[in-house]
Amino acid sequence: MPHPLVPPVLDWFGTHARDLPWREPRCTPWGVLVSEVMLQQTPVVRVRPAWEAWMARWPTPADLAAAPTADVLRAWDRLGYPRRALRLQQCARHLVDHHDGVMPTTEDALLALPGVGAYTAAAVMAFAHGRRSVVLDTNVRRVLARTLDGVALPHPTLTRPEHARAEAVVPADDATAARWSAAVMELGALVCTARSPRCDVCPVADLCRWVADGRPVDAHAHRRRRQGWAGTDRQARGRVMRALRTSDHPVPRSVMAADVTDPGQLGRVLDGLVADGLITPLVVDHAHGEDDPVYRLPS
DNA sequence: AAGCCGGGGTG
DNA sequence: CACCCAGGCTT
Repeated sequence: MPHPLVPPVLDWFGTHARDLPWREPRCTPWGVLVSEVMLQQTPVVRVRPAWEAWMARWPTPADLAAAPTADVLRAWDRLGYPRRALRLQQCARHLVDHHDGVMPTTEDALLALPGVGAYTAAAVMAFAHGRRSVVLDTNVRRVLARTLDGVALPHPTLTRPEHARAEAVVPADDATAARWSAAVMELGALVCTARSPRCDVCPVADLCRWVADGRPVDAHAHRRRRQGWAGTDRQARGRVMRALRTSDHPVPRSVMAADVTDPGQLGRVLDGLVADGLITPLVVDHAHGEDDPVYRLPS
């Protein structure tokens, strides 16, 4: 006996699922992993073209493992959080070194890959291997929070009880469970959206506790505040990475100072990027009093 | 549990 | 301008 939400969401998915390249039967498990890492905090519309180019260039883990890291970071372009690109290449090298270049089929082995957390491991199990798993991303959490709890948005942090409740909704058999995960995620992305949900076309509106309660506003909305953007280290890191991506040659710190004018921030950001392995300082001859260090993307 | 990590599209 | 997006890692 499936959970009441399952049949209508599966039916809706049958007619409203988007045609995404990583959902095509020909897509490899590696292609699914690439898509999931790219989709970590980056919207589908921006990932799609990047994924197409990426998979055409590096179809297998062995291909990506052999690529220069500078090429990988340039191909990542402006998807954001370039550490993900680094980790994806580390994944490729880990697969080549420890799994014969083949994607693992257990959740534990997937969790051992760099950049693969609870969500991504579950997603690969479902979407690449067709296995039952608890795929709990921001979309699924929101759909369940509304339909079952009657609240506008899920709690900021995912709790153990919430995970257990989500697990209880997942159908028992592998194939249906995998399809449910894709379907409920798609519902959250297309209908049960964060901003302006389209309850008028929702297949489970008549089962939804949030709709029944009159769609109350988020109880703890005032506690969600963003860091801001202008002047942050994140913005500065992005500018440094952009300067290095778009240059064919190593870039002196003095040139980056045009993009990051606060010297203290520039120094802090450069040190952080070096520590993260995203940039590499060139060795300079200190005997000549060199005062303008030069950086490049990692080879 | 909280903070950090990009970037762009949207209301 | 604030908010959101198929999260993960560190402290």
